[in-house]
Amino acid sequence: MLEFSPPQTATGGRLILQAALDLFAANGYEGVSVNSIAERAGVCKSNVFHHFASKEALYLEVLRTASLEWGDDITEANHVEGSFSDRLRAFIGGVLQRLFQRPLQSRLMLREILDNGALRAEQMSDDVYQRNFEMEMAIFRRAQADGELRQGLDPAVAWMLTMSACLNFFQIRDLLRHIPSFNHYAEDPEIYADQVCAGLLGGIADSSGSDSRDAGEMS
Amino acid sequence: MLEFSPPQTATGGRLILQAALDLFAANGYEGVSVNSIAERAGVCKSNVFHHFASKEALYLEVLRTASLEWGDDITEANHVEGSFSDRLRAFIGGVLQRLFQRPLQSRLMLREILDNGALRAEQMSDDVYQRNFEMEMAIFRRAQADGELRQGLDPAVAWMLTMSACLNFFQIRDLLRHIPSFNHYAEDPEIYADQVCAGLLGGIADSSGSDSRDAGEMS
DNA sequence: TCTCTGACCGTCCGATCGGTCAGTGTTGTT
DNA sequence: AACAACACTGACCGATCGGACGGTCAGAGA
Repeated sequence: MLEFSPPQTATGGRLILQAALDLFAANGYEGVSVNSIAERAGVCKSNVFHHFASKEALYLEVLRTASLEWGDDITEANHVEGSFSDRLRAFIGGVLQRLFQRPLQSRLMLREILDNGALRAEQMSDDVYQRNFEMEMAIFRRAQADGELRQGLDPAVAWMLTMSACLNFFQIRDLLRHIPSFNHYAEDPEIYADQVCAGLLGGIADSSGSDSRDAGEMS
Repeated sequence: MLEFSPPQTATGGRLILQAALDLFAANGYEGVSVNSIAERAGVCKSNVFHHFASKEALYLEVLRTASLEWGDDITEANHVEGSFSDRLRAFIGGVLQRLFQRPLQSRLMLREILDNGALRAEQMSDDVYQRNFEMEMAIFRRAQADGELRQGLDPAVAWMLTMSACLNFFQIRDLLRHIPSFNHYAEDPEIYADQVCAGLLGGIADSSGSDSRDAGEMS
């Protein structure tokens, strides 16, 4: 149930940190009261302020931890060798696996990035975001250097296409269950990863060249 | 500045509805007080409760309106004729244009979909979501029927790839400005649309077949 | 003219918000 | 045993929350 990996002090403020993660991830910053965090952690409300200067400081600490661990996990997902298609498949699988393994951290991070944009990002160290971005870009930069990425295609766009497909899937998974065309993907992310990987690598347009040739005008 | 198109009654509750859209889109449900809505609308707080049963009822009304207008706009973006690549490019451009033309409505809708997932979706009529989904899928279904979609590729995945790229771009646009590789996209969504369309249609893998053939194993 | 309706406002309520503060254990060091 | 350092608590603060309530006022129908 605990989603923070390092034991830190194994007591005290860690319970608060975990409780805060649970609640912030589920309800957002404004939707969570310090009291509810204290209750879930089994401590007094004033104790929360003993360990953290303010509600916002607590939130930022949770966010920082989550972002750092995200970067570590992504780095690990990039340690696979093989062809570009193998590495891309492993990357997509790794990202999805990480998302579903630490849903709370992921939700919190995504909510922050998507909601506040550059607002709170300035308060937190930009370094963390920048570092994570470079981790995620590594696979595409290497593919471009090796000539495995389509010529004329910006690796940043490849990053965007890939990450978007993963993140959005994670975010709307519950909603996809209600849609017949999607519920088998919602049940098994691996199937989704296969399809996305194939679609990304080869494109979505038919390239058999029967009646219309619409895949060759982009160079 | 007004983002609701139909004049409805041209007075009274419409000001409240618009104020609520502004604030809910910017700060989320919990981050907005009824008082702040009333102030922005230039009316008394009790007047808000005169027009709407509760804060949540007001929120749902705003959300419903936004979702319906989204569906209408997407339908319009699908009225373009031409090859699949032309239609896809128009679709992507239309979605992006709609997102940036009505940023508040879009933000509100996305926040709701991505955050609550199936939670509040049950309170609101599922029909609206279902209808919007079908609108967005139309272009891919037709492409598959015409054989313009790559064989073996689920049109639902094509929808996912396309929509994800658009929605995520809209969401993290402010953040992308801070990233050198991205700020020219952030400045001009049309350039981004071009690249995304090309990447989606032809795939991101190099298909010149020089050293490694990794784009052909997906059928 | 009388009445009824609906838009609108000012005031008040109990609950809860984030945060402070004085004080009580508990623990380890000398 | 004395002490300091630290974890932790309960009582409390001013502000604000969503919402209720009684009342004013303009216009429509009789």
